[in-house]
Formats: sequence, structure tokens, C-alpha cells
Amino acid sequence: MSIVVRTLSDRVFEVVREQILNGKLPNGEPIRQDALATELGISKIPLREALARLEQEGLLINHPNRGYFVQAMSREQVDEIYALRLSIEPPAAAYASQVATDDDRAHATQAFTALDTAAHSNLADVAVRNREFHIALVEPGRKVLTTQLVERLAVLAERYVIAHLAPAGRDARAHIEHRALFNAWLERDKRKVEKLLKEHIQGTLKDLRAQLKNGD
Amino acid sequence: MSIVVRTLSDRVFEVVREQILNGKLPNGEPIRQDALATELGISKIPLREALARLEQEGLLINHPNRGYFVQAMSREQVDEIYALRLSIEPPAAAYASQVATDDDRAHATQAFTALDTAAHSNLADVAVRNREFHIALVEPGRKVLTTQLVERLAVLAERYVIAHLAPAGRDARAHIEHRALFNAWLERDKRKVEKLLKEHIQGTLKDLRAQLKNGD
DNA sequence: CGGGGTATGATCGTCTACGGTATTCCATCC
DNA sequence: GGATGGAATACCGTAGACGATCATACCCCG
Repeated sequence: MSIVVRTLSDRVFEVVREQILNGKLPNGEPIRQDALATELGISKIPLREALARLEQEGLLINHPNRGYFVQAMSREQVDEIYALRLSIEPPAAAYASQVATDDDRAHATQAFTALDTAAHSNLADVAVRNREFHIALVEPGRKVLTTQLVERLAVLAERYVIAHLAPAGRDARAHIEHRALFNAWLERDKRKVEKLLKEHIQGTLKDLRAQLKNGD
Repeated sequence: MSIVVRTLSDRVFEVVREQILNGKLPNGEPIRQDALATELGISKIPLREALARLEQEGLLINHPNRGYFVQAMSREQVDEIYALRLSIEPPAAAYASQVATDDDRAHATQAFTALDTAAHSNLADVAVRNREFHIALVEPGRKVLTTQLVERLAVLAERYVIAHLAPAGRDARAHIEHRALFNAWLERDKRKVEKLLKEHIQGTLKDLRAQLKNGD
């Protein structure tokens, strides 16, 4: 059992990240450091460290002497994020399916059922579970950089999913896709994992594009 | 002309990064924050922000309450870095060659000649020029995330190149490869760019692997 | 009435000083 | 010899201050 020791800046990083993702910190708005620090009950050093990390992650942008701003969303960025995901995630998940240990498979199963049961709560929760599911498919590959990258891209994509994808008919379809994908992964069917994940990502991108083309 | 306004933490980020890359901050060693801060003539606030960024970048790792450590190099990471570069950089450069403006092409030419003329100075300088050249081939694509990612991977790769690749016969071969690649890029020959860049990256990986297999 | 320069206020970026706390290491003791 | 305990070290976080810079509102002048 590994005891979890985390620095304050580390936890703030996640808190602020989630606030950005679910829109609590609105889009092009500046981040008032003193205000946010007192609101979180911390001082500015750990907050600024977290903000610096988030800029490196691509969620914030810093204008010197003017502060941090939530990175604006754009259709071009959607295309870019999903293009990168398409070239990285499917082969990574396919490989991971081959080398996953029993523990890995148990963990992935857990992530899948968590996503499954969360399917009817609010969109932000579903999005987090969805991210964790995608990561769980890749992590067993034990490729640290690749996994981090998949996570980062999933986080970036999540903003768009939360902001634009009303749980319309999409819910059901995504669920079916997830189940088929996960089954192939459990069966260690490399080709099928790669194919299904590719299609799944493309499907989500298509939904997003349709939404973005409409009223934004 | 864009006036350059940069925060201290931003510049420290680059300074420390270069110190890590050229081994001035040795491998598994801890970073003594107070010492480094006074050495750089700054206080710990901007330094800690820079360190947090560098951890996000993958060059450092933080152990809570014990401090930041330079991320150890490993053969597995080399493979991972180059696998990612292979799947991202060639298509990105090929695309960029198609849409590059005259300014972009001038800038790339400049980066190429800078790499060319620096070829006989010390290895660390060459490595930086090499990185800038690779970025200049991708940047005209105007895909922010992709360019950032290419840069990040180039930085991570650079540690290994500096540490392990003595400028043996490699120098000449890399130079030839660069010229051929750059010519294809200028001619907007998409296929050729992709092919040559792929081969170039694979060649470097092969060299690195050979070195790592030997006495490390 | 409009525009350019200026005053003002807010916020950021950085510094300094300080205290709490976790880790490490070493000496001591059973 | 291993466990206990304590001192030293360095990290982590707080608090407050200050100059620099940006944005805005104002004022003066044409």
C-alpha cells in the first residue's frame, strides 16, 4: 500500500483543472489570483505553481503582468486534439491490451463499470469517468510518456465534450461503443481494439463538429 | 515587431531546462532550491514555478517534502520518445511544408543554415539548433498543440543525444539527411518529407540504441 | 466635440522573513 | 543488531510589502 503524500499545489492543480473543465472558471476570463487563493483558503505560492502547471497543460495562458486566462476553445483546436488522439491512442491501447496484467484488467474493468453506472449522473461526472476509462485502457502499456499524453489530450478534449455534447442519443451510442471496445480489449484482440477505438474517437469528433457547426 | 515581455519565471524555466539538458544539473540528483535560487540571483517563488513547469514537461520529478529530482534517463524512455516522434513529426512536417508562407520558409531556411554553420561547435549548441530546425519544419502548420508536442519531444530526446552521441561519423550523415529533408520540404514534396523525416528519426534512434547497448 | 496625454487604481510578479513539518541521519539504548 | 529518539536540513506554505505594469477614466487642449 502506498501512502499518498501530496503537496498542496498538486491538489490545487486538480481542483482548478476541474473548475476549468466544467466551466466554473469561464472561458476567456482572467483568473484573479488573490481572490481565487483566498477562496481556496491557500496562499498564492501553491496557487501560482498550479497555474503554471495548467498553462503547460494547455488549459491556461499567461499574459505577463496581466495574469492567467482560461484558454479559449476553438474549432481548430478540436480538430488538432482529435487528430493527435487518433494517431496515439488506438495503437497504445491495442498494445496495452496485449501486456495487461490481471491487476490491470481488474482496474480497467472497474473503470468501465464506474463509467457504466455513472452514465445517468451529470455530464461532468460522466466525462471524468470517461477519461479514466480511456486512460485505464492505455496505462497497462507501462509507457509513462504515452499515458501522460493520452491523459492530457483527454483532458483537453473533455472541455469540449462537457460544453457541447448534450447527452442526446449520443449517450446510448457511446455506451455501446465502449462495451464493444472494452470486450475486444479484454479478449486482447489487438486489431479490433485499434479499429474500434479509432472509430469511437472519430465518432466523438464528428458529434463535436456537428455541434460546433450549429449555434456553437 | 512584437515586443517581448517575459516573466522571470519564464526565463528561469529555459535556463534550468538547458542546465538539465547539458548535464550541468546531474541526473538523479536532487535540486537544492535555495542554493539554485541564490546562484541564479532570484528568490524561490519564480524558481519553484519554473520547476513545476519542468516537472510537467517530464524533465524533473517531484517527491513531496523531498524536493525535485532530475528525471533519470532510461532506454525504455528513449524508445517511447522516438515512437511518439515517429507517429507525430513526419506527417506534421509534411503538412506544414504544404502551407508554409514565404516568411515561414525564410525562417526555416535560417534555422537550417544556423544548424549548418553550428555543426562544428560543441555538441550542446548543435543540439539546440537541431531542435530549432525540427520545430521550424512543423511550426508553419499553425497547429499549436502539435508544435508544442514536437518541441517537448525534441527537448526530451535532446538529453539523450547530448549525453550519448559523440560527434563521430554521425555528424556528416545527419548533415546529409538534414539537407535532403530540407530540400524536399522547400519543394513541398509531401511524401518525400514524410519519408525522409521518418528515416532520419529512425536513424537517430538506431544510433542511440547502439550507444546505449554499449557501455552506456 | 474629439483626441491625446496623464492620473489613478487594480493586479501581477517578485522579494523577504518566518514558522511548521517531513525526511534523513546518526547516536544512543535495550 | 535493531529500534528509538533527537538534531539538522530542506521543503512547503503563510504573510506582508513593494515596484512595475496594464487598463481605465479623466482632463486638458485643440
